[in-house]
Amino acid sequence: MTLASKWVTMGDVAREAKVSKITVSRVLRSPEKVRPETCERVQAAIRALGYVPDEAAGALASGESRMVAAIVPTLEGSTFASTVDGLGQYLREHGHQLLLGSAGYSSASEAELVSTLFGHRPDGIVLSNSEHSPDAVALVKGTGIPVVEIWELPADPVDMAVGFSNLEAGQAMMRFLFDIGRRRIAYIGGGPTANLRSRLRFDGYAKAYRALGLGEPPIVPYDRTIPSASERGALAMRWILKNRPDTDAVFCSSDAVALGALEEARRRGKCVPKEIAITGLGDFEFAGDYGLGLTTVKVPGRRIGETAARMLLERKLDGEGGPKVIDVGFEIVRRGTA
Amino acid sequence: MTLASKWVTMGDVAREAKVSKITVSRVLRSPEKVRPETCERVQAAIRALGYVPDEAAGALASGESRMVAAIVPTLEGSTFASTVDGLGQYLREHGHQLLLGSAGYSSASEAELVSTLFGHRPDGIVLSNSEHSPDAVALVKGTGIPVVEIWELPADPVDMAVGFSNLEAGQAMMRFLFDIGRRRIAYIGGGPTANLRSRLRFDGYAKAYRALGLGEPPIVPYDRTIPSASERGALAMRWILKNRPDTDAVFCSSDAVALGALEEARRRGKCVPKEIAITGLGDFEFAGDYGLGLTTVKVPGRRIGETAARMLLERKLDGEGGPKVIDVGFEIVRRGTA
DNA sequence: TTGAAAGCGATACCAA
DNA sequence: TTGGTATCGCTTTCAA
Repeated sequence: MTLASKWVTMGDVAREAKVSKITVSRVLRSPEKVRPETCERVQAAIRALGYVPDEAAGALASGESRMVAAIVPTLEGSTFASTVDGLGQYLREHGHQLLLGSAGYSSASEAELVSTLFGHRPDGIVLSNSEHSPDAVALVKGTGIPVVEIWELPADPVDMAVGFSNLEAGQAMMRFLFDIGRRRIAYIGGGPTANLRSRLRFDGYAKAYRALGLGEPPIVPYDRTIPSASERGALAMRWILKNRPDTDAVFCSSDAVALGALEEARRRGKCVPKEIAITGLGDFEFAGDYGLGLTTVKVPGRRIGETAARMLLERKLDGEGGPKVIDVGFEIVRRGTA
Repeated sequence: MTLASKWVTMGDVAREAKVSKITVSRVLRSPEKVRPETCERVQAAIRALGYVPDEAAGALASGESRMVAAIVPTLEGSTFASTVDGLGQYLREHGHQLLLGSAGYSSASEAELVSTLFGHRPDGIVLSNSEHSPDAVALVKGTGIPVVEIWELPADPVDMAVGFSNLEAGQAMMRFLFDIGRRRIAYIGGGPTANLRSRLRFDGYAKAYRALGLGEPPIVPYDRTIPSASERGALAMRWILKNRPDTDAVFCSSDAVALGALEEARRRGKCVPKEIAITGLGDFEFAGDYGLGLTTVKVPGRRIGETAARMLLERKLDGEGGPKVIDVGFEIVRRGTA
């Protein structure tokens, strides 16, 4: 109450413009229903008073919060940064706001976050983790809020999804390395305990590995408790150089991991790609020709965010419109490291 | 209204627990005022019904939105990612949510964003740009919402601030390069047209350059319209190698820029740091010993976010408590590139 | 310790 | 084209 007095309300604007509150509301939401002159008078009053509508009140009355909630594991490591940027920008351009929660990689705290965010009755929710606790799924389904899962195409989506097949991406990169003549190919990036996306990439790699008649893929120790991705990559590369010195290619689960692996290989005097090829996934900003020149799986991160936002808002309008699952695909970009 | 029916309300819980709405409210906000048995009965009802309080209604009634709005230029490029992560985490742990807006580097759209965000009546606002349009400042001051400016210590803060002196950081790195024996030192990273932080780093560099009796610092062309920081760094390095071949050290405005410069130097056969030293700013994840091994100005990005959140929430409680400006400092970390 | 009633600031519905 | 009134779900204030 103490603060409220500082804010101009719709009633103040109405008085100033000598109309009723509802007319002010119409000027804001459906100006075509108001006579132009009235409209202008109201707008003048709005400007004069510096009126900013109270979204909470609007949400309560209309049942629409004009907010979309997004849950990402973390913003660090640049995997989701561009996706969140794209998401936020699209939403804003379409009159919505982004409520952001970072969850860490545990699905327990995702459930908690979902519940907290639901307090704001978002018009949609974006989930970056494809594994959800039963609680979270039940909660989401019970409310009927549109959901988009991103960065993977779940076999059994909660609702909608936009992303690509991490499994196929893993396979594709494995085949690429095979096709350029590599045979002793290792994968760096979290084994069975990693997050689903990373696991799927490994599964794809392993599947192709076997399909190509190379036998069983090697398992490279990978310490997920180390916070820095590049450090994890470097340590894994060190292990490879020591224990599998004849390895001629390394596929890393992300460009950040690949950076660490690449630098470690260089420090150890290895010639990349001649002696050992190194590839990543993501096509982060630093991977380009002017940066690392990294051969990688390019993923349209920003587009995933924009598309997720669009799907949510379209669903809100159309009711059920739009395809449920959108595959944005991926592309192997060959640069200097493989 | 259509959606509303799907949600359990406080009234539903009250009926289930055979108490009044207000008692349910008290169980949620001040349980100590409710008899333990009643409390448990209500909590059981809450669980049974899966009740999630409507924040919009609460905000409307109490005047507190329990949201903090943050405006950052962009999440890409890893400069602000850890700050936003820290901000969001701290807020969530203290019962608040993060409303995120990315603004791009123009201050016109910052004003617009501020106004939109204000619709949600945030309990606090975090501004990452230290230059604001008069409109934005007036709006912010008029509402009395606590503000924290981050990543720089403004001479004339709007309200509170947490960051470090970009000018001193620039000076410190220039002196460091001088102290290790370099004399032909260039700066890469946006001239007078860049954002304030970047400009201040340059100013610090230039100031120290002159103070050390080196004359006028060279101006390296830098194309800010190129979206990729590492590409900008690489192109600037290329220019230096061609036009100022005797340069023996380069200070880059961020680690992302430094990465591009470093890779370009390597591609051109330069030995780093023997022939040319390269340094950055930020101490991004990939800059560490297991990554680039970059000598850089380490800045506590995550801590800036956490501190900003803390200042805002403390102000909310204490009224005016806490210092207005917090200098988190910086530190030059010497690694392999200088 | 608990409850009844009165808002908070907007929108929806129905009239004029 | 415009306005009155009820209402959204919660908290505040005041009583019991």
